[in-house]
Amino acid sequence: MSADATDPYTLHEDPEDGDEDHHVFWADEVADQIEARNPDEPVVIKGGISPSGVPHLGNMNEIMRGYFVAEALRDRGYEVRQVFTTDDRDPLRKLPRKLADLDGNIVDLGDVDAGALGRNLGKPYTDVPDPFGCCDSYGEHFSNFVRRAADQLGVPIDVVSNTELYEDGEFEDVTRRLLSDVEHAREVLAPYQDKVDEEYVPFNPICEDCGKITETVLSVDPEAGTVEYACTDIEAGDRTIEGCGHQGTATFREGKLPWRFEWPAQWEILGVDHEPFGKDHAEGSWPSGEDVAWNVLGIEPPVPMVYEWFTLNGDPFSSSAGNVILVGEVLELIEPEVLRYFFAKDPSRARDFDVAELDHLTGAFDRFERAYYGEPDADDQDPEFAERAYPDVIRPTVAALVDEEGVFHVEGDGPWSRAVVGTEERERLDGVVEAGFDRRERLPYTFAAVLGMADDPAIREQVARDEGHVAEDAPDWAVDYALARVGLAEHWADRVDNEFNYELKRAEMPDVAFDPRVETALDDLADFVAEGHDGEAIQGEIYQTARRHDLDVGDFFAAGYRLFFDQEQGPKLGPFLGKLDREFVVRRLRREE
RNA sequence: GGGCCGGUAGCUCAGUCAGGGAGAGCGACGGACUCUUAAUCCGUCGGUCGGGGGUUCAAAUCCCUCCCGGCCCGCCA
Repeated sequence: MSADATDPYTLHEDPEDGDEDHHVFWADEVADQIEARNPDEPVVIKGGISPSGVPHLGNMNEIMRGYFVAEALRDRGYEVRQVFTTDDRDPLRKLPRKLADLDGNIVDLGDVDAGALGRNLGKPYTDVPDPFGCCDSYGEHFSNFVRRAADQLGVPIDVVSNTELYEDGEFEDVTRRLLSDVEHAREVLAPYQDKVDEEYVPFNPICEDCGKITETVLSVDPEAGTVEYACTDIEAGDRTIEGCGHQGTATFREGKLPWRFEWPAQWEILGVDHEPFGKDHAEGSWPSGEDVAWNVLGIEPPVPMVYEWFTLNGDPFSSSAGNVILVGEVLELIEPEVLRYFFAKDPSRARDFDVAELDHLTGAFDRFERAYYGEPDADDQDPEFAERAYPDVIRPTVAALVDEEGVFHVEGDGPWSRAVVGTEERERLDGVVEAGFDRRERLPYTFAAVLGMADDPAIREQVARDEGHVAEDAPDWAVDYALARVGLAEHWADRVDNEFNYELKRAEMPDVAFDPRVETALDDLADFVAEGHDGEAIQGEIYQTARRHDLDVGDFFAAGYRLFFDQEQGPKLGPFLGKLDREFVVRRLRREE
């Protein structure tokens, strides 16, 4: 067994190892290393976070990075189990400023029962009441949230509560070994943590009186599986959580290991073969965890992979600063496959999730998809990468849309994703991806945003067809699925309030003041519209009218946009007015309402 | 101080691991569609590949060095 430190930057090239098998998809590089260990099946891929704050999009790295590695291994015929541990025996150390309800709404601490949280500082998350009252505990609320997010993205994952592992005795054996030779445990960890001294015992009991996690262990009885403790104060950042002073006895099920031991212990208990983690762990917990795994627990640590953190709209994710976005929110803006595509990109590269530029991300996905199908206009997208990664990106979508007979259904509101389990289903769906889903249609995202101003689905479809974005012989499901993007892009335009956020000012006329010549021209145009003409004719007449009155065409259009949208620009005006009810258009052009 | 990521067209980025033609999208600009205003189509402009040095017949790519930006590195997790 080697105790040499492993560079967790797994995706970085090591010129020494002469890596002949360079892959276009990073997940295959990781899979190579897992395969090289001859893992037992199922291969276990883990992720996990502590339930503090809001489980935002950045935290989804813990699930999505593992997903692609899991799929790579399934492609190679391995059975894979992906688990996510909610580290919910951790104590609540401070009050989160923001929380998220199960529907994905972010709320301020003040909007929930903050007092109930405050009274429970120091207790395990699973012993803290759910501030929303919807789940058994704060910890379970969090677990449910993560489970829902994984479902929405179609990732099959076992959400495992750390508390349950303790309560079920899963940690007992490893805890006993640790506490049987406390000195050895101290020796290994000491170089990594200054606080490790002769008093240090790697176990934190839960006080039977006050329910808080304590740090002062007075004695250990490995045979009996108990510790004696005193409930003393614990430091949590810049504040102190007071202990109650109680002295008592706790079993190994009634407490927790400190993180530096708990993480490797999870590897042992769950048989973890691979775990991705953020770079904060790369230089802290990983080196010590690896050392503990080899030299204290005597197990092989998992294949690591550091992922870069990404930013949101240019700034770090921060729930306290309000710079967060949840999976549910994202899926109101883009399809799940587009989000999965985002996570399929190189994890070793820091990138920004820019909501204002989701049209770019979506456009890149569309080209990626076209590259897979060998269609034109794939441009910058690497066909080899698309060939390899697209099935993993799209499979959960196809799973949600197609039934066992291969018939597509687009029903409900989306997002459409379903976790795929089992080799047979995988193969069946890959067949559908190859032949079937290739009939899908995609509206350019900004075009979809423009269509958002027409409420009538029939109009949306007609315009999309007129503009050539939907093939004449497109199957119904493909049309429905393509048009579903309109709702997403509409949300987007509304959320970022950009130039696509057209809103017909129907109820009330915008505050307008026009030059008399413009007013005369508008009256003329109103007369023309009143005669009853189609959109194209109206469009032409706008030009004619402007010229007839010696007006700058651009200014005249601007007047129209001002009148209907209270903006300087908008959709192609003639066809749009042609779709509205004539009486309204005429009255508005005459500035009568 | 140490580590990692990034610095390629106005913007967002691919290309860097296997050195050889500097690319895409968006934007801008021009044109087509009886009609400058979403869309579509055609075209054009646009880059000292952060700076410097080195290796090489050849460097965005390999090596060294420096600069700029971002993040991480007590405890906790």
